[in-house]
Amino acid sequence: MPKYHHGDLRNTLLAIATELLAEDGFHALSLRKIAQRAGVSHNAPYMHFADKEAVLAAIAEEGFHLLTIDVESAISKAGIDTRQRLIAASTAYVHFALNHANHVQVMFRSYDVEKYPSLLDASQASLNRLFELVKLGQENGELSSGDTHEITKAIWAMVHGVAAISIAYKTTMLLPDKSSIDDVVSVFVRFLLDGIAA
Amino acid sequence: MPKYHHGDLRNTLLAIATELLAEDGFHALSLRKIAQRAGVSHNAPYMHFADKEAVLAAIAEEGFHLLTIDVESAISKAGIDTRQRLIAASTAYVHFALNHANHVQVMFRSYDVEKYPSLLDASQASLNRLFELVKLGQENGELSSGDTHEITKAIWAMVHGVAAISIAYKTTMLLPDKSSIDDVVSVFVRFLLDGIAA
DNA sequence: ATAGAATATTGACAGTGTCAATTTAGCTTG
DNA sequence: CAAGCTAAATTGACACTGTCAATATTCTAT
Repeated sequence: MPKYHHGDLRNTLLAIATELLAEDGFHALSLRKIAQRAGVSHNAPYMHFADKEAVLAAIAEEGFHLLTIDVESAISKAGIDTRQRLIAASTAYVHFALNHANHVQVMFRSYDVEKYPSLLDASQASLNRLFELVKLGQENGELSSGDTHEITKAIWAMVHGVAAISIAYKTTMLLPDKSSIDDVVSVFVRFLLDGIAA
Repeated sequence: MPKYHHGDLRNTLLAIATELLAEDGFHALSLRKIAQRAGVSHNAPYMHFADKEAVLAAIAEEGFHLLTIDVESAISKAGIDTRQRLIAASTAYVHFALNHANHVQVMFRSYDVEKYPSLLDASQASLNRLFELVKLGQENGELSSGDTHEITKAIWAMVHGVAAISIAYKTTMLLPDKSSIDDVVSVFVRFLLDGIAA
């Protein structure tokens, strides 16, 4: 007696997909395996997602929400100093990337932006938290004035670069010596903030 | 009458793979299509590559060589000023990424470094060109002294971040206004260099 | 209660990566 | 120059994949 109308199949599929992604990597992620583990037929996912790409986009969106939470948490645990907060946020970003490398790989695929507007929203929400931090720092006089968007994006690019390279080379490229990735992030972001101040 | 012993099948396959990658994207790249276009059986590639991953690694390696050439060319066309050269190199890096987005996607997959040592060599060669530039700038007094490797990697991370984000969001994320990507790279790298000087 | 929509199922198809067994071509050695 | 060995390429098969079409089931509203 097959069970029809699972109830919340969409979210179940997403949760399982995220599981499989973390377990076996992007390469091994298949719709049929997801469906199987959910106990539904291999075509059930097509009721909730147009195609595999749509599943990936949903996974990506969820990833940005998780990232935003991690970054937010790191900021709140840091001191009041804006520079320290920015470094804490940056470190959290890189940690997230290293701890969820497969997820990040899915998050930064090249999606059709028109097709998944909520994905764009989620990624911009992540960035927004950084933007607010920079803006506040400028208002407090802790950071020098200047194009807030520009400064935010520069930090983002820097941090994302560190994350991407660390994932690709499993930290062997940026860490030949025994220094920690936290130190690297800290130094690099400080470079940037000092440069913006100049 | 089938032709045996193609002569240079390995390189032919790689060239075709690069073609298909640029034409139809990573998603559509398959060993069988490559073999078919080469006019060879679907299993012929296995004489020259252990598996699909090995083909990708070879494509990636070739990509780093092309990147190195582009960067080198941009440097030589720039003035003598080290900062300008660094900006020229950075701009070339981002241009390469935007013009060969699919190729870069393959270049920055997470490979088993132990398995493809020549790939690591090729990527480090790309980075080396930047390193030499920084070192020369320091010796000339154009750049402030400091850990040369650290400075090089900071620039690399920054530039790669811009490239990765630009690819993922097709420049809509970093360029909401009408400014060019060259300006963005230029400003960001300058931030960094100023920060290092401070 | 019943029609219609939403949800899920089964079945099929072309493609894919990869393994095994076989055939062919080219080189070496007697 | 013939025989044989090795490398190169072939055919055939297998399990697995994404996706389409047709069908069956359940839910919901009238």
